[in-house]
Amino acid sequence: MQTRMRPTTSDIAREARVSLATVDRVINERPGVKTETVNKVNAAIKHLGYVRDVSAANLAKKRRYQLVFVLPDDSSEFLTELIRQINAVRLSISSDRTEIRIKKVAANDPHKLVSQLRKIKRQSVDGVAIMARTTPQSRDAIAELRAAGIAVVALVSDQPSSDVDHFVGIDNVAAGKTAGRLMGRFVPSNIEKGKIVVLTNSIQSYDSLNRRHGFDEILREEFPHLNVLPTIEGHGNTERIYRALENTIKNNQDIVGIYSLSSGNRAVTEFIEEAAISKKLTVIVHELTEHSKNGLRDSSIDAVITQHRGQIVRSAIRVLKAKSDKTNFDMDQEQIRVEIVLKENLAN
Amino acid sequence: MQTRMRPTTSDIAREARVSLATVDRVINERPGVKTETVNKVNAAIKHLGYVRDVSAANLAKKRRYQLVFVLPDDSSEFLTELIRQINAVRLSISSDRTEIRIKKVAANDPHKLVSQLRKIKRQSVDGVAIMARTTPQSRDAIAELRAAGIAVVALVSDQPSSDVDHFVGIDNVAAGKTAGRLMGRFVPSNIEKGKIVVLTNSIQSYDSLNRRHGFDEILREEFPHLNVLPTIEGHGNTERIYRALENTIKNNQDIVGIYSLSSGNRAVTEFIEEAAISKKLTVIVHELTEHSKNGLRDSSIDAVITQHRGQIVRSAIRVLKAKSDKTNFDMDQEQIRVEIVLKENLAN
DNA sequence: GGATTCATGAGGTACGTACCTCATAATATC
DNA sequence: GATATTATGAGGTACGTACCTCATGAATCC
Repeated sequence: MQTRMRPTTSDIAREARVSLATVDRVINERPGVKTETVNKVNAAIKHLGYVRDVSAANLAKKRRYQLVFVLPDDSSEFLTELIRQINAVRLSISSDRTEIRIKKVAANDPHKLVSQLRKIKRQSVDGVAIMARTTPQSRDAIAELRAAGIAVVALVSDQPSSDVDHFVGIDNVAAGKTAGRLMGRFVPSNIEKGKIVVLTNSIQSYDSLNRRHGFDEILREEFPHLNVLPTIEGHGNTERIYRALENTIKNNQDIVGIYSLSSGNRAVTEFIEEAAISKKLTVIVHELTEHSKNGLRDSSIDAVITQHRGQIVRSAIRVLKAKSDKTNFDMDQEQIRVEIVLKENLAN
Repeated sequence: MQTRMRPTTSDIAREARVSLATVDRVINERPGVKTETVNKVNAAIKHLGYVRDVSAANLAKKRRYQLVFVLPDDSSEFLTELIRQINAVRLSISSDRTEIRIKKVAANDPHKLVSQLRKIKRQSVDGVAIMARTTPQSRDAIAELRAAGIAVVALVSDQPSSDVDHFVGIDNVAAGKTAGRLMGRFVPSNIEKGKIVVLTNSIQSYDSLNRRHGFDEILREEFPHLNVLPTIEGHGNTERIYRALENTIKNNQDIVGIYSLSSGNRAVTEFIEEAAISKKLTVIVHELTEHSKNGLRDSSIDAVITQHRGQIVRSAIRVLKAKSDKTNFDMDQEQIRVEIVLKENLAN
């Protein structure tokens, strides 16, 4: 029961009674082959179950995948971790004919983004993963990239899906709904009426909006006794959020929960630990970071909704490669899951 | 800014002022090279950041990874899905010099397992992923495989970790704790005392035991008002479980939750839908299957604790390849997560 | 029916690595 | 100092595929 070798192009040539050159022409869709002959070859390919040896092909082609991650230049915990993951992958697949570069672009300057993307377009890049806010400028620049034959995926932050080849990240409405369900069920059921504080870095972000929509929908439909307050915008300013929280709690007697839509939850955990020890609030935040992990561990946070950064990075790479090769990929595998993390399933 | 090519063995030869043959001898640890020269070459490798092109090397070596999945021959939903995933991967990496076979072995016959493993040992197999109950016989057979230089990982079901190269699956104690936390918080907080029914296919399975331990620990420590009843054993018999549930509910007034430790939850969902509509129970089960998905959708199940089968299969393959090549793998990436699925984050 | 276009074959080189043989230089042995 | 031993170099072939050139036979055109 010797392992049957995989058929090679020579086997096909023999089977189809043509020369290697013709097989090559057919496989690589080069012109100058009669339809009849093409069919003969394809039949042989099918019959023998031939699958092109991609690594040999890439070797022959000197194929190297040039991928670029375009990221905002802030230094949030989320981003730091994302970059850590990119670098981890970079090392582990350096032997995989894949080169990954990271370009940081000023987060709130659409023009910088555009010029960076233009620059990328002029280089021999195969794929770009972009994490950036959607602006008219970014949409145009992305369209240019794609027109130049460069694969583009949106990372985490949702560009309109029609603009990119693929979106790598979670369904934020579903994430919000998940948070809503947890909030509704975690808040003690003996209370008759309660208010939920919602925080975010930027109200403008689509991600935050979608999460909020999902959250509101579930609470409205299934937990109508809980009243969701207007979103407080923090702009990444810890102290500001802290004071806003303080104010809100002071002005509202019946706050029972806090929902933080974006990462950067330092203010929340600090507040919980210092100010609100008297009343037990249910706290749900987004994105697993060192801070939110600690929050889970010391029970100041009840649940974290997150997306696995390693999975995101690897998925983006797989998709970019596939798009660049014009091969299919397994949608199922590339589905980024909305993950729920409690103290108990916090790995490590 | 032309992309710098990756250095090849020739570059190293030049850098180290030795011949290609010597570089080759050093890289492949062939004898007949002075220590001094070895050091020179290694210095050059380090200096140029050379990484062996694995695909070219595999091509030259005609390397093919022969992997075997040894699975129980029952036809549970869990197993069906696992096999589906294996086949999916098999297709997608058929071009990846990797061949995967599946061997089904009678679930409760250690001798059949042993003879199957012995058979595998005699073939040119590089790695084996085993999902089977631990028995003295299986431990010996696994040891034989490993002694023969074959990599072995345990799949889902935990062989003693010292016996295998790696365990691919979730931490079942953590999974049980997670279920416990959810149960504790999902059960309405206005009840003063309640009982939890626990079900499993087989009490003997380590997985079930560990989950139960984790579950009990959390409930004891954090939700002492909830009383966990002795585990009911179903042996995969739907009707039996159904009747056991019926009986238990009849004999206990204050049942507030059901926790099912193993997959195969048909009886549970049927029971919930038919019999227990009057009282609202909190239901938490393991393993995402078509049944449990439907349970989530129609709210007969509140939460599913699961491990992603696709992730498990792919992780097992990566680890087996790495072990077989004696290269390292990223533990972080191979960590299988305890996932919580609610209606809202149920993808699709 | 000679010129032109098209279809195919034959054969080569290259990619980066593995592995082989044979020659020769450097060193150790007695 | 001749001989045995060890270390290294030079050069080749192979893996499966891509891509190139040139030759030649077949079909088409006017």
